[in-house]
Amino acid sequence: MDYQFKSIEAKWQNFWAQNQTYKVETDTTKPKYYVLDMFPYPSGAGLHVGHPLGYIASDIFARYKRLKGFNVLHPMGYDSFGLPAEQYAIQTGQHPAITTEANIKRYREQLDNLGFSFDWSKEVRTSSPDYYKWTQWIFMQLFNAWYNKSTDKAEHISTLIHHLETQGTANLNAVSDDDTQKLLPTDWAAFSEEEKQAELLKYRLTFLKESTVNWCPALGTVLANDEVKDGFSERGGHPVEQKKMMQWSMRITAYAERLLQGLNDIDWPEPLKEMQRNWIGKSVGAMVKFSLERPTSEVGSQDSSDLRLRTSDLIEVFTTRVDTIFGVSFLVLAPEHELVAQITTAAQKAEIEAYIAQTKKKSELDRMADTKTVSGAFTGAYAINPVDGARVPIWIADYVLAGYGTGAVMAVPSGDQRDYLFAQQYNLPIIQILDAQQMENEADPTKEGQYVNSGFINGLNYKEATAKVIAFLEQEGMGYAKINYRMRDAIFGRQRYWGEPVPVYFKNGLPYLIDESELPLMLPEVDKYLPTESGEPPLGRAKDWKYKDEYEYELSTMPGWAGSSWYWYRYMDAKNENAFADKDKIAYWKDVDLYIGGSEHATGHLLYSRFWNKFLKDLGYVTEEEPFKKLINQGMIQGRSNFVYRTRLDIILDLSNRDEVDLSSFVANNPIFVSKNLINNYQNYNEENVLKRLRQKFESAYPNVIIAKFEIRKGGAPIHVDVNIVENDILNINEFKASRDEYANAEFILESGKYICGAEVEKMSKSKFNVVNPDDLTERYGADTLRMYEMFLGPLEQSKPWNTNGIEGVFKFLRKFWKLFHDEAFNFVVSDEAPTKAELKALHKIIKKVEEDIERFSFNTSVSCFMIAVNELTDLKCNKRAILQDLVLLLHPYAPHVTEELWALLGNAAGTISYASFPKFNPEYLVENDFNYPISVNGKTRTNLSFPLSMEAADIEKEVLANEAVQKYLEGKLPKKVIVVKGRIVNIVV
RNA sequence: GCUGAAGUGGUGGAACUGGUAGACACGCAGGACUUAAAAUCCUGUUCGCCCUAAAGCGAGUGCGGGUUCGAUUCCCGCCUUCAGUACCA
Repeated sequence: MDYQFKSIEAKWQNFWAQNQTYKVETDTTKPKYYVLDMFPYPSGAGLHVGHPLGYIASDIFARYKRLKGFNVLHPMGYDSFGLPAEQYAIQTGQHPAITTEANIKRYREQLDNLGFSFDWSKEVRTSSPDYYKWTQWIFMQLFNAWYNKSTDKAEHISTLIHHLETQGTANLNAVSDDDTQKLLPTDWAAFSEEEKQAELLKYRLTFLKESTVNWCPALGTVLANDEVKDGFSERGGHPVEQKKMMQWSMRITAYAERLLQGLNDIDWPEPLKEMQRNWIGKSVGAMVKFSLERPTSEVGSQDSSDLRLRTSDLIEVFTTRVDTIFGVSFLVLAPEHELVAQITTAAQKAEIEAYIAQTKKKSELDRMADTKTVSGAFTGAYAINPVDGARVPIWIADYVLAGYGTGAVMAVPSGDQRDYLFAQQYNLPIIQILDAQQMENEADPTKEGQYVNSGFINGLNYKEATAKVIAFLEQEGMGYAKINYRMRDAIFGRQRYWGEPVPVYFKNGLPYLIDESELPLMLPEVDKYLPTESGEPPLGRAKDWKYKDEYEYELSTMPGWAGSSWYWYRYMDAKNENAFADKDKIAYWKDVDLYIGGSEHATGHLLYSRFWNKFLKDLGYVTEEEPFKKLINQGMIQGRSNFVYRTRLDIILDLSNRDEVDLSSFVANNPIFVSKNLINNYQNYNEENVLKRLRQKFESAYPNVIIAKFEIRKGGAPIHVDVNIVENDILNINEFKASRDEYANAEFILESGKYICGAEVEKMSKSKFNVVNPDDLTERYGADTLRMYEMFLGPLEQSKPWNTNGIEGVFKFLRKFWKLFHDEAFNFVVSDEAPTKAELKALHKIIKKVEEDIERFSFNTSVSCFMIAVNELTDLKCNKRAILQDLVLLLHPYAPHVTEELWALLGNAAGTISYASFPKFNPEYLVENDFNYPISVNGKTRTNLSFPLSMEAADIEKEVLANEAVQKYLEGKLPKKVIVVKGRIVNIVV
């Protein structure tokens, strides 16, 4: 039989499922290898061809590692909490669990169709209560923990309580909110239980805090920073505004430095690490205090608000260039800064208030779009520069952000471009501070040269000056060296239904954890998936949903990233009811050796996961500091759209009888499409025939009408056409006509008898008719072909447009491969004869190549080499078991079904190929005696000459120069120099 | 603006430490088989020039320079595309 992919694939998919071929257990006799895919959100649309790209690559690698003797954990599951199912629930009233279940079923079918070697016994779903029980449990551990900077790790809250009892806040070095109290042990002891809880909340790693959040009114929920793009929600594109709310947060900032340092030890793509570094945004600098000048002379004449000023009032600024402090010519506060109202003088009050009002009106978008101009207002107040006592005016401006640093900056116009623009605009001094500074047209942030106009650092260089200024500030108590991070604590609440309930209840306004024995806290039933009338989240609708029938539960749910921040541990022990995973299993599987997924998760999932992992390690639950040792981003698969070009008839009728004719509907019902290359000129093709046909049709419909003009308009407007009825850019005209009623009578102006479509690369989406579904392709070519074709398309990490054009080539390859084992009549025939040298060479060439390629994740090149090997063996008419059996093993990771079938036909026990061993490469078979040297003259290859590899360079040179063909290129001249690289090349310089 | 990645035939791409640019496919053209089509097989296919053909000549990896006997690969400057980020003090 010819290659019957359908029956073969169905047979083996069934076999694997029946026999649980890929089920894996801890096995200390074998080295472990953990291959993980980023698990999908099961959306209603199902998989398109872009999704499986990473899964295919990881499956190839997992199968390869099995053949290499590793115990491979290769699981799959679903990130099944999320917005789309909830939106659907709001629209239809259908419970999101039902939608999710149906979508998962569809995903599972599609995944099964591709022949992945997942261990489905370890499937996880973040929305299932026996999973989210442990998400809630981890939340509780975070609530019961604080970050001790002295030990540089998270500790149980009891060690903090002990510290407060014995020492108060003395010697306490903790990550906390800003408003913690300084306490003596006696103060702590005197606290009521509630006061203690309120204070502890400021230290807990998950805590409740009033925060400015990204509120999306259309979605009725809060979004994380990475869920907001340009002021709009990433999902749905609804406007997002800033709003203050009580929110659960995660103190990820405690881990900022470890998250940054950890990047040095993991094998991730550099761009991705760079994104995380930028996101963490470490800046090394100093805090500097500027005291406020007491408004002495003005006091009497001002209103009472000015009297609130105290000399003890300070403005703190953060700077990364403390060395430039002598160049400060003004301070700038964010308009939202709390001191603004206090320090503004009566004379400036109106101007300041007008400016604040104006900034509030500016939307986030406007502020971002306009980075070239600056604006601000003077408060009328002055501060004192701590290094030289200079009087510095205080301004407000919206280029200073309230949320970063202290919300105040010291402006050094000579070194900072925004300060420079601001100084120019408002006529403030621009002071040169380094002799190397070039600042005629713009600020010069150089660190070169020696300081000038800079008091006690004049003449010093950058390094010396920085150290000296910091030392001076510390001595004066006016500043200190400090490291700042851009990253903020992560908001951890969503005003949504379809997520994990937070295991917290409230007593007298304070949050408490529910009892661990009550986990999981089940998601309650609600009548509608919308906020309540009073604006509470959907959980507020749950009837009689109270802790111990008494206390209010937390009504917000966890964000999408909660469940995905630890799921790789659950795969190790998916069914465990007593722990999120058994300790021994965690000790065996440790971490993910290879993680494949998209780079869009750079600052979301991949950062939060590293954070939770570090936390779990601090508390001793897991063993590794970093969860994902090696990570690969598969490139995005873009869509490739096809276009047809529509033109129309121009008909002009004789005036007398135009009323009887419905011209516009005739034109609409007879659309005309022009092949791509004829749009501008379609004469001499079949225009005349088309025209004739249409004219006949028109005349038979309206026999008495006199036509003045009847012609096809030049040009054509592009219209998206479904790529599934286009092959190699040639339109299937019959399918096109059948696709829509209005196209039923379509006419085509063809080139060479074909309709050629235009093409363009765009996002893959339904509206562009360019979605290609893997099911259609497996139906037509089989999963093995699709797997290999997706790899053949190009390097895994590169983004590329999907184009089905080349799939035939891969399909042909598999048929050719199949034929190696069969005679002309498709009888299975292999010979037990000893292989020839040429056959062994072809085999070992591919063994070497495939191994090297897989190890460096270059799957596209190994597909090419399989083709070469099969072409060679076909030419050699090789059907020897000794060669073909190894070839079957080599190909198995790529095309598991056909290789299982052939493995069995070769007489091996069914299903054993997955755990066979990868063929051993023997370099002896590739040893050559001769090498065909390319002979180049002045770097241009002119001819080839074969010499023994053992031949010495000097002898080669002699022979080459004596050669007739070479002599011709020398044109009688003497060679200046002859380069002979043994086994590579000969180059003659004339 | 900043950060990162990438520019190679009609198309996807290959060339791993500087050593025969265009492997392997797709497409296209021609041919064989066939009543015909499909399938399959064979030949050609970077571009330009010359030519009946054989052969030959020249150019060529985004652009302009450089290093080298030799550069798709290394260095300098520029252009374009894609992704991330955005007043971060």
